[in-house]
Amino acid sequence: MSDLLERLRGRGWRMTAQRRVVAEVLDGDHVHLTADEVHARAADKLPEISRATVYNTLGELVTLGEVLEVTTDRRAKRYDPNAHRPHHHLVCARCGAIRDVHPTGNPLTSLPDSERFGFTVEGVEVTYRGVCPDCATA
Amino acid sequence: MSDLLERLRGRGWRMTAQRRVVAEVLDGDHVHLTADEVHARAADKLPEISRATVYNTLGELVTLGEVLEVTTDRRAKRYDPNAHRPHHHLVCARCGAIRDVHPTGNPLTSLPDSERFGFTVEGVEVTYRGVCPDCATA
DNA sequence: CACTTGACTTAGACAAAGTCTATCGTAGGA
DNA sequence: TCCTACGATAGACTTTGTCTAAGTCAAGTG
Repeated sequence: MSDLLERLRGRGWRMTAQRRVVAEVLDGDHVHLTADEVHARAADKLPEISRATVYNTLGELVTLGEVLEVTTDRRAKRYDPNAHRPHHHLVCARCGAIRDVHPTGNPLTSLPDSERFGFTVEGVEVTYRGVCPDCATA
Repeated sequence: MSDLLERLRGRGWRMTAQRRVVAEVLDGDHVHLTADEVHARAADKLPEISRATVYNTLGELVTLGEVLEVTTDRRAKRYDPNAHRPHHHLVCARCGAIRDVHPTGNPLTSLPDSERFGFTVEGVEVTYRGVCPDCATA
């Protein structure tokens, strides 16, 4: 993750304790935290950090393409640091757990021109829904 | 849409003016209204209708499988009456316009067992993102 | 057709998630 | 070391949706 901090510095980011902490929280695979969860974890390390700063920093990371926003329901958006490896999501309908998955094929090619209605199609999100093993046995 | 009203009556729905109006508003292809838009249009025909009733009725229609919820961002959920014809969505990143689309192939079969992590996969949503013709020229 | 009853509706309070604003603080260059 | 513009802060505000208590009415019953 320190390479993330390096990249950000290279892009002219002013490095602050708050931004460093937010970036550290968003480290690892299969991380899909809400803004509030990011705030809570960041506050463990830096108690004075404000919600607005967390929202601002997450927004900047998304704009820079370092983090993806994931919206699986009308609850809070989640933030996925795994932005440089294309992937989709598998969501548990009961507990909301999220896994990164890598389907075969490219869904972009399965949308024929006749179904594009003149849109310039730039991306695609695929969300598989199901029940996770924990919820299935419970 | 009157067949929808018939189906609902057949399922034991008590028929009220409010429910009829909500069902009428959700008629047609490429209809993707937010709850507030449904409420506004319903209120044109029935001014006293309350927001809670619109939310309740939409929730019931979703539970009955007559209408789909579509979540494309952290803004309001949208309601899609085209529930009986499987389809996916093409969303304009600028203005938020939504079109129903029908890609080729079945994305469910492109998720190998090794990528299912023990989940029972029940469904899949595909959201294509791009820029619509109107926004491209503007 | 009038009565009854529980399902339905209502207004408005409440809650969750996110945005905005005015002010204060500080990273990093001179 | 000092300055200053960029960043952080608290908290008010907005949007979207849920809940509750009380009133209303659709439709079955006699």
